[in-house]
Amino acid sequence: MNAEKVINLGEACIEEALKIVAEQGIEQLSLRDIARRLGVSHQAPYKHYANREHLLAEIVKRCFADFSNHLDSRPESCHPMEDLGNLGHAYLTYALTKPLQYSLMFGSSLPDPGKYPEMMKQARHAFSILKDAITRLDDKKNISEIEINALFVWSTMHGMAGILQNHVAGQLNLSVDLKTVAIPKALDRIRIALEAQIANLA
Amino acid sequence: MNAEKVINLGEACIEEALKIVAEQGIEQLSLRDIARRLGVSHQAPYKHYANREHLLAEIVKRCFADFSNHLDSRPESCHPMEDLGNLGHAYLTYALTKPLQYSLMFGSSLPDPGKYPEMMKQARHAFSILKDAITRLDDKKNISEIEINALFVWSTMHGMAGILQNHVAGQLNLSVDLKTVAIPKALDRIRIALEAQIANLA
DNA sequence: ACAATAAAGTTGACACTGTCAACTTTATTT
DNA sequence: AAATAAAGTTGACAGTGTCAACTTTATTGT
Repeated sequence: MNAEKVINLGEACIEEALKIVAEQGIEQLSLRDIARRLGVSHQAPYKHYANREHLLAEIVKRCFADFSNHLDSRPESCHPMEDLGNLGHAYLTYALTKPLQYSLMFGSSLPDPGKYPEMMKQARHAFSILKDAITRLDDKKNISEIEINALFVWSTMHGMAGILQNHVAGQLNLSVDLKTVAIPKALDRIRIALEAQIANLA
Repeated sequence: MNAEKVINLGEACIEEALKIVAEQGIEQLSLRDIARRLGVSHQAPYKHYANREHLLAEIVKRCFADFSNHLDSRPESCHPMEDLGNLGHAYLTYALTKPLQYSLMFGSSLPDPGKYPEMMKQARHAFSILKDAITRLDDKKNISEIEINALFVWSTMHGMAGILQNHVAGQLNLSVDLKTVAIPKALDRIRIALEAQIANLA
C-alpha cells in the first residue's frame, strides 16, 4: 500500500503511529509494525527515535502544540466570562474530535515528563492559555487565586473529557445525554462557582 | 523468596500483579513474570485467567469494590452538604493513598468495559454512592438534575485526582501547593456551585 | 473404594516485540 | 575526490502472549 519510497521517515513514522493508535489503540503500537507498514527495515525507525518512548514523547509534544492552537483559535470575545466559556467549549471539542491526541496527552500512558522537557514546555503553554483567560476575569486577583481557579476549571474539564471518552460513562445507565445536557450544565456550574467567588472578594 | 508452595494461585497472581504494578508500572506487568516470581510454570496463571486482560479486569473489579468500601467508611454526617464534602475528601484520599488502584480504575489502561460486566457492576455501585449523597442535598430534584450534578462533582474529583498523580502538575511551575491549598479551595467551589444551583430552583 | 472425569500445572513451540551490534548504502562535508 | 556522518539493512538475542499436548492432582459418581 505504501510502495513509493518514503521521503522523510521521521515524519512518516509519526503519521503512521497515529494511524495505528487510531486503529488498534496505543497498546498495539510497535516500532516494528510502523516499519513494516512503511516498507522499511525494522531498525530504520531507530535512526530517528532512540526508542519507543522517544517517539511517543515527540508525538505528545506535537499534540500539545496542536491543542494550544485549537484553544487559541476559539471565537474572540471581549467579555472575559464568555471567553472562558468559549475556552471550555474549545477544550471539550478537542477532546471529542481528537480523542487519540487527547488521551495521549492526558491519559496515563504519558511518557515520563521529567525526561522530556520539550514535551512539557508545550504542556505548560497550553495551561497558560487557561491561566490567561482566568486572569482576565479579575485582574486584581493574585497569582495563587488564579492558579487555584485554573486548576479547578482544568480539573473539571479534564474530568468531563475523561468521562466522555473513557467508555465508563456509557456503562453507568445514565438517563441524561452527556453531550447536549450534562456538559453544558456542568459548564454553567463552573461559571456560577467562579462568579460567586469573585463576588465574595469584592 | 516465595519458596513455599502457593496455596491459591489465582489469588496469589492478583497479589503479585499489584506488587509488580507498584514496582514497575502497568506496562511492565506480564503473566510470565508473575509465574516466575511465584515459582510456577509460565502457563499456570492461564488456568485461572484466560489472558492478561481477564486478570486485569478481575483486579479492577476488586479495586472498585475496595473503593466503594473506602467511600462508605467516611465519617457520618447528617448534614448533606457536609457529607458530600466528606465524600469528596474520601475520594481524594483514596486516589492519593492508593494511586495504583485508582489509576487502574480511572486510567486509560482500563480493560474494555463492554466485555467485563462484573467489573462495571462494581463501577456503577461506586458511582451510586455519589448519586445518593447528592440526592440527599435536595430530594425534590429529579433524576436528571441529580445525575448532572453527580457528573459535575465526579468530573472535578476525577480531574483533580488525575492532576494530583499524573506528574503533569508537578511540571507546571505552580506557586501554590496542591494538596493543602488548591484542593480544599476547589472543593469549596464545588459546594458554591451546588448551593447556588439549589437556591436558583427554590 | 475406585474408576472416570475435571481441574491444575508442566513443557515445548510459535510468532511477535524491543533492542544491541555489525554491516552496507547514501549523502555531506572538507 | 576522499573522508566522514547519516540513514538503512541484516542478523541475533531475550522477553512476551498464547496455542497445543502432555502429566499430575483433585473431585466426583456409583
